[in-house]
Amino acid sequence: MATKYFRIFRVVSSDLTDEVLERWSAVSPKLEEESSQVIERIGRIALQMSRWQDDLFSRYGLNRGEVGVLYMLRGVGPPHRLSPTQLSKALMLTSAGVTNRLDRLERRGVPARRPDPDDRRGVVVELTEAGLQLSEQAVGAAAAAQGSLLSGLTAPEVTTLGRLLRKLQSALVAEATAPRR
Amino acid sequence: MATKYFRIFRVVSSDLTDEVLERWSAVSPKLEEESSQVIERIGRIALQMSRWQDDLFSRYGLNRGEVGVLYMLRGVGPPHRLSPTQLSKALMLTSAGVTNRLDRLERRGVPARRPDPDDRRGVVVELTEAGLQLSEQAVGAAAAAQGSLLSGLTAPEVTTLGRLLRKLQSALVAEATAPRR
DNA sequence: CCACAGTATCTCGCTATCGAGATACTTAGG
DNA sequence: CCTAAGTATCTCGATAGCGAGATACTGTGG
Repeated sequence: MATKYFRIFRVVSSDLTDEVLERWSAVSPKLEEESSQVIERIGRIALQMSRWQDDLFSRYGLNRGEVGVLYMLRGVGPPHRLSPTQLSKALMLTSAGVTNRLDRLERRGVPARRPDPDDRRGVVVELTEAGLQLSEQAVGAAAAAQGSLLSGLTAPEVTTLGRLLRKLQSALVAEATAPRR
Repeated sequence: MATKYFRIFRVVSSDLTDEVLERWSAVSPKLEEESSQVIERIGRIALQMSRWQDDLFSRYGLNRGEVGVLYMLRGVGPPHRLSPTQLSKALMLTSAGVTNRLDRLERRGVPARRPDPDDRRGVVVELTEAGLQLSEQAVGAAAAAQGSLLSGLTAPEVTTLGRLLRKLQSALVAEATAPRR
């Protein structure tokens, strides 16, 4: 009960937030303030989306992380094989995280983890037929529902947003990579 | 060593990802595909940004969550007071999360948690003078550095991005709120 | 003025991730 | 071939968040 209260309001727009974000307008240079708002907002939107996704995927007995793995395996096309290292890069996850996700998925019998025939250190994760179907369902449901998530934007706006985000991401990569060792 | 390898590549752009994202182009309707890419990319960008922020804030002995609290307390202006409930709404966090963040901050002696004089169930979180200074430093450093994070975009692009994200967020709120009880 | 629904906060157990390091295998150089 | 550096994966301990529920107080309708 107390929890529901919090959950509801955690999701509902926080006037306070906007108020606080607005407040910087008075004291910061224009561009800097805009940058902060963009960064802050991306974080918030991602948080809401991730919760929305978890809600959606729980119907298939999965969570976002697990679907991420299935998404990649499905995406590379038949025979739907990837190594943990490739997954780690693609999902921006440490090796520990990948191991954990694979353990969870395997417990549900979805992808099979088998020794790599070409490298005895290695492992190959392969989607089974059943796994592929589950993956189709979950990813398909998400794709169908994602449109409505963005329904507040017009089609050209979605296109523009996609273009800007893509540009931002490549810049980010360079930025984030440079200072790292 | 093994870890560093993973860390580096976790951050570096995943060609694989783009490849997988691109691959949907062939099989999905245009708008749906774009929506998926937007959603996927927002998640990735948020992840990279949050790691970048944690790196930055660790210099002040803080993490992103803790700075979030300080940011809000600083933002409301003197006397820098908020209740845990207000923080929970503003930070999109459960009450458990707020309690935890406040515990951590208090261990560093930064904000003071005191009984609310007007409501004996309640608590008032107030930034001390020292806390305010710490907050200025951390938030200031972030603000200064954030500009460079977005330096891949031109000023008008940042403005457009901000506008679209804001619009997206308000739509998202409605979407996420409706199906929730 | 009393019972009871509502609200504010905290506690507890669980989960997903991280960083560090261990283990097993591969490969390049002498 | 042997050795040493490199790489692939897993294990372990720590952490930050969530959901559920406990506790304490408030406010309202009879």
